[in-house]
Amino acid sequence: MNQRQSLADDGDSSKAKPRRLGKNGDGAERHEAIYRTISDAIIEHRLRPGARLREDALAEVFGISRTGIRKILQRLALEQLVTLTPRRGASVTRPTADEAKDVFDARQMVECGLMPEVARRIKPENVSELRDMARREREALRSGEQSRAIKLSAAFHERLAQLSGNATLAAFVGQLCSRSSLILAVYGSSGHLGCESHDHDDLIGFLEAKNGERATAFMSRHLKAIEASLSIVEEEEETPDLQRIFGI
Amino acid sequence: MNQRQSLADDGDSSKAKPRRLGKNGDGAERHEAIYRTISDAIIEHRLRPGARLREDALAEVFGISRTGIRKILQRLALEQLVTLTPRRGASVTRPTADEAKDVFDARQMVECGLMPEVARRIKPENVSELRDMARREREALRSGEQSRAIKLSAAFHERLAQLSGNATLAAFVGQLCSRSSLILAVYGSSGHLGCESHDHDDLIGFLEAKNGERATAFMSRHLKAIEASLSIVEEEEETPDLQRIFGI
DNA sequence: CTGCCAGTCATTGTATACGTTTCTTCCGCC
DNA sequence: GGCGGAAGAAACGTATACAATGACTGGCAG
Repeated sequence: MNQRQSLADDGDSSKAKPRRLGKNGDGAERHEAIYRTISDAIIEHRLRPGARLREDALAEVFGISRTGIRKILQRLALEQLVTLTPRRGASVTRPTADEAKDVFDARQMVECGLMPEVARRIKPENVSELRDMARREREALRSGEQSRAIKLSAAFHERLAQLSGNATLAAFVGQLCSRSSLILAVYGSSGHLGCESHDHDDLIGFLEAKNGERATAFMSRHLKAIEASLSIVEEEEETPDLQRIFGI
Repeated sequence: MNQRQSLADDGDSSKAKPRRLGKNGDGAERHEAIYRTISDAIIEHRLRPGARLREDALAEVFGISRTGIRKILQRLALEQLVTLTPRRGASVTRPTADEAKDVFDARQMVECGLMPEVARRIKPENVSELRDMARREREALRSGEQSRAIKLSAAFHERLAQLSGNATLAAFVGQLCSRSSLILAVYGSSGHLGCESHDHDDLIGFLEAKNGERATAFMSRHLKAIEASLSIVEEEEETPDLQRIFGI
């Protein structure tokens, strides 16, 4: 029923030889790379919400032992990208409708609140960097690489938050964007991606003009548009179905 | 080597039932309790910033193996309460001045932004609960229990955020409050605690009156007052000292 | 006497083994 | 024929053993 073999098919990709370097030096770097690989796979919807992440399978795929995998899984769980149920293992988080609302409300508050400061601090090189990111996102969209586009969109929003200079809030926005990607995977209509392709460019224009007020308003509309495009229907999956129907 | 249980069964406290679970039972609950114990010790300044947290020592004190301790330490590291340096182990985080500014800016944005919603949703039982928390905090302050007062103050702010109904933002505020406690430990003047004793009561009054606007303004002043009471002097400790002086 | 180098120690990082729990499947019974 | 229970298997949780790396101390040379 559930595609738990989605991880086991090692033939899928570029990680052909994680075999040998178990011994040598930089383990931390390797862990970071594995973390990023899994995280990207989730954000790009290569791992759909609900997919099981068995420790053994991951350990084998990446050529490290379960100990390291568990560490990475815990980190992902703290960021709410995977859900760790006590004796059942890990699976990609399936956000509830309430969580989706919370995440977008939080983004509304934080990202909009950051815009004035970003407009104040933005520099020409940041503008060109952002334009480059927006361009790559547009290209990915046009060429049908939805996965890439989603990741680039999240990266754009996170980079924007970083430009505020507040590392704490930027990290928080980064988490919110990751979770938003998960929400899009569950509630997003397939044909319609989160961010309109031209939106980000417009926003950059306001920021370049140091117009914090308009940037804030535009970001607010932008996020509202994304949220409105979701079809939050609260599809019941398993047991809560019966409880809610007959329970009362 | 195996007499580690000599510490485990010292009958330390209220954990009456874990007698049996030498093997297992509810390990997750136990982990949670240990996490909370360490977290509280940090927040209450019983463990000062910079204090080293050796895995062996913690494992022996709590009667579990290093595996479990590492899990807890990683969680604390993700919440920025402890710093995990690659081959040097864990220590209580010593926030920098920049981090302190970021944290208080973030609190300013999020906690103030939450006040209108809190004022809208607050119920009489919440009001009495908050009043009770504020009273206990005042009592702790009066009786000189600074540690308790700090923890209660953080709990108050976190509970306030929870009343907004947004669990994501509430959890974020909880983290910010924990980090604020650390900041107070480093930069706070000893005689002057973070929150004035009457401030919280005043705030409750505004919320009870459903006056979100005044509550927001008051929270802003409240946080500004805490931040202003800090003596951020950027005391150099170890190596960065020389780098900053001779580095350029 | 001071500074450097080497050896030892202490502490963390990783892996593996074992115990426990849960899910699955099969068999028997209703 | 369907349902329930039991046994086996698979996967997670924990502990322990081993390896590697950084810190400290003692000795030697300049």
